[in-house]
Amino acid sequence: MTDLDSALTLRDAVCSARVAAIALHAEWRWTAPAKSLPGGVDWHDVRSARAELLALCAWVAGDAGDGSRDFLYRAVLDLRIPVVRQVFGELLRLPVRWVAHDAKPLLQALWGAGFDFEPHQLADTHIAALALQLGLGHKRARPKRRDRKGEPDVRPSLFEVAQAHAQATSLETRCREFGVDLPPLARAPLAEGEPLEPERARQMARVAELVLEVWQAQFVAAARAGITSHLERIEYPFVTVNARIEWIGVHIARRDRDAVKESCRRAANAMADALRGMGFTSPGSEQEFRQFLVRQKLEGHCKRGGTFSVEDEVLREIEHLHPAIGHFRRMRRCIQIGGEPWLQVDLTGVDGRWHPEHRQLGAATGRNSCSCPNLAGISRILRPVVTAPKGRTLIELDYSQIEIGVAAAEHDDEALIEAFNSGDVYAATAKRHFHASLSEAERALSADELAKRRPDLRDRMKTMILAIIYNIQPTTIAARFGVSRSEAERERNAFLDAYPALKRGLEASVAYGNVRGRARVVSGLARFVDEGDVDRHWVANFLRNTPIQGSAAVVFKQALIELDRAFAGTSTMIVMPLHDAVLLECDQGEIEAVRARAAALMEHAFRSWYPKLRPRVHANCSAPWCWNKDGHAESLRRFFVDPAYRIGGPGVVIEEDVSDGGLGAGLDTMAAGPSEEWLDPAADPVAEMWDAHEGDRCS
DNA sequence: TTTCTGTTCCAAAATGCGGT
DNA sequence: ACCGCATTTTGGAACAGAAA
Repeated sequence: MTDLDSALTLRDAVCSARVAAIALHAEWRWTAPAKSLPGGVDWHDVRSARAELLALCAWVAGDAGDGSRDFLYRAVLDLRIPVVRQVFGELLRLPVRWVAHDAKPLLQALWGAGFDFEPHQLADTHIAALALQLGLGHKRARPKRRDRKGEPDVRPSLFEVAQAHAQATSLETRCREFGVDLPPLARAPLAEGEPLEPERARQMARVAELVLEVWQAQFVAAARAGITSHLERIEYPFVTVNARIEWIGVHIARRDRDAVKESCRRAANAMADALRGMGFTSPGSEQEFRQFLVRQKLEGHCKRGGTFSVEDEVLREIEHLHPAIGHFRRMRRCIQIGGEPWLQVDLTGVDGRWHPEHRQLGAATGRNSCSCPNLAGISRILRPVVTAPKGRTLIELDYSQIEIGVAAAEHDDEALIEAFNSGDVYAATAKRHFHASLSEAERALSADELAKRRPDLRDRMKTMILAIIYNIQPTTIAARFGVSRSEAERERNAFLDAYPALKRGLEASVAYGNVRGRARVVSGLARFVDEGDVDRHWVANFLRNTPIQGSAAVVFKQALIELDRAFAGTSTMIVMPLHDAVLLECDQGEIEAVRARAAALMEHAFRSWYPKLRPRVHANCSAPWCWNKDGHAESLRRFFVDPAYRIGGPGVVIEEDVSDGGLGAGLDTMAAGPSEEWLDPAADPVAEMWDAHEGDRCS
C-alpha cells in the first residue's frame, strides 16, 4: 500500500472480517550509526530503529456452519507515506491475535517510527522456538573434553554452538521444519526515497504468511512438548513487557561514569608505578604476582580450598603482609573495571539513556540474560552510576529468599514452607549454625536482628543453604567455607534431614528428569537434556536446580507482567529486571504509593503460583536518587577514594571527611556526584587519597 | 551448587616472509 | 612448491563477579 485508497480498502476489509490472527513482518533501518564494541560486535541504539515497510497477513477464519472457507488478506504497507501510516495506526488497535517472529525489535522499530502499538495477544514464533529447545545445544551443555589419547576432539567450538543455536531458532529453520519455503530475507534497507518495488512487496507478504504458517504448526509442537500454557501465560505476554523495558532503559549519570573511567586509569597508573618501584617488570600480570608471592613465601596464606588462589577476598586478608599485595589488588581491579565495554564505548541512546539488551529465555533455566552492558554484572559498588533523572526516583523491590520459598512449595515440604512463612530462613539457620562462635549479646538477639547486625553470617549461610539444595558435596563445602569436612557433612545432613520432603523431592527431580529427558518448571516450561547426557553427574545437578530457579523465574516474569499492566498509562515505569528484583522509576511525590502498590502486586503474582506461601517483598528506597545495593548510595564515592572498596564484610565502620562534608552530607552531596577535584586532572594523585584513608578501614 | 557475561592468558592454528 | 622461522589470529580454559 502506498496510497490512501488501497489503505482504506485494506482497513475496511480487515475490520469487517472474522479475523483469527494477523502476522507481521517488518523491515526497518537504524537512523544512528552502529558502534563497534571491543569484542568486534556491532552495537545499535534501539532508540534509533525506524520501521519502514510492514508486511501483514490476516487470517480470516471461515465458519463450518455456513460453509465459508478460510482465506488470507496479504498486504505490504509503506510506512514512509503519511496517509498509509494513519490508516495503519488504526489497524494496530484491532483486538486480534498478532503473530511475529522475534517481535521485540519489531515492536521497537514501530515505536521508533511513532506508532503506539500495544499488541493484543501477541505470539512470537522465535520465543516459542527458544522454549521448544531450551537447554539443547546450549553452550553450557557441552560435554567436557575427554582426555583419551588418539581420539580426535570432535566437539564443535563455542562459536559453532552459538551459530547453530542462532540458526536453530531462525525463521528459515522454522520454515524448513514445518515444510514451507522461505524466500531470501537478507537485503539492503531501502535507500532514501527509494520506491517499494512490487517484487519486494510480494516477497515480504510471503514472509508474513509464512510466519502465520509456522505459528500454526508450532502450536502442535508446543502442545506435544507440554509448554503451550507456559507460552500463553508467561512468555508471550512478557515479550511486550521486555521490549518496553529495553525501550525505556535506565538513566545514567554520565559524569560519574566518566569519573569511574578516569579514576580507574589514574589509579592503575599510580599502582603500576609503585609496583615497578618494587621491581615488578609487568605490573598487573597475575603470573608475575604469583611468582612474587612464592618468592616471599606468602603462597601459604593464599589457599582457597587447598589451591593457590589470588582472588580479591584472599588478597584482602593478607594485604598487611606486604605493600605490593594491596597495590596489585587495586591495580587488577582498576584495569578490569576500566576495561569494561560500558566505559570504552558510549552506550547511551539518542534519548541519553542506556538500553541494555534483555534476552528473553537467554538462560537455560528460563531466566533472562542481560548484556551491553550486563547491568547485573557491573560491580555493585558502581551501581550508583544509574540514577534517577530530575524530579524522578528509583525504587528497587526484591523478593526475599524467593528460591527457598519456591523449593519448599515445589517439593511440598510443610516444615520448610512453615519456616519460610514465619521469617528469614537464612537468618534462623545462621543463628543455629554459628551459635558457638557468637558473643553473649549476639545470642540474645532474634534471628532477624542478628541478620541485621551480622549480614556476613547471613550471607554465608544463604550461599551454603542454596549450595546444599543444589547438591554441593561435603568436600566442596569444607573448601569453600573453610570448615572441616566432618563439620561440612554434619551441616549438610542437618539441613536436609530437617526437611525430608524437600530431600525426597530433589532426588525425585533427578530420577524423573533423567527418565523424561527434561526438567520441568511450575508453569510447564521444560529444560531439555541433550541426548547422551542423561545420567551424567552435572546433569543431575541442573535437574535439581532448574525446577527451582526456573519456577522462580516464572513467578518473577508474572510479576513484571502485572506491574507493567498496573502502571501502564502512568509515569511509573519498569527500568530494570534483576532475576528476583525489579527497579522502578517514578515521580518524586509518588514513591510511597508506588512502593506499596508494586509490593502488593509482586506478592499477588507470587501467590498466584504458590498459594501456600506468604511471600515478602523488600523495598529499597532509602537513597532513591540512584541505584544502589541495600541503600549504599555512597559506594561510588568510596570507590573514588579507594578502588578496592567492597560493600559488606563484618563490622566495616568508616567515619571520614573526604572533601566536601563527608558522607553525612547525604542526598545533596551524593546527587552531585563526585567532587570537582576528582574531575580535575590536576588534582592530587589518587594514591595519596588512599594513603590518607588507609586507617579508616577497620575490618 | 546453578545461571549468566566478560575478562585474561596460553597454546595451537593460521598467516607472513625470506630463502631455496 | 616447499621449508623454517616469526608473527598474528583464534579457541578455549580458567577466573571473576553478578544473581539465586
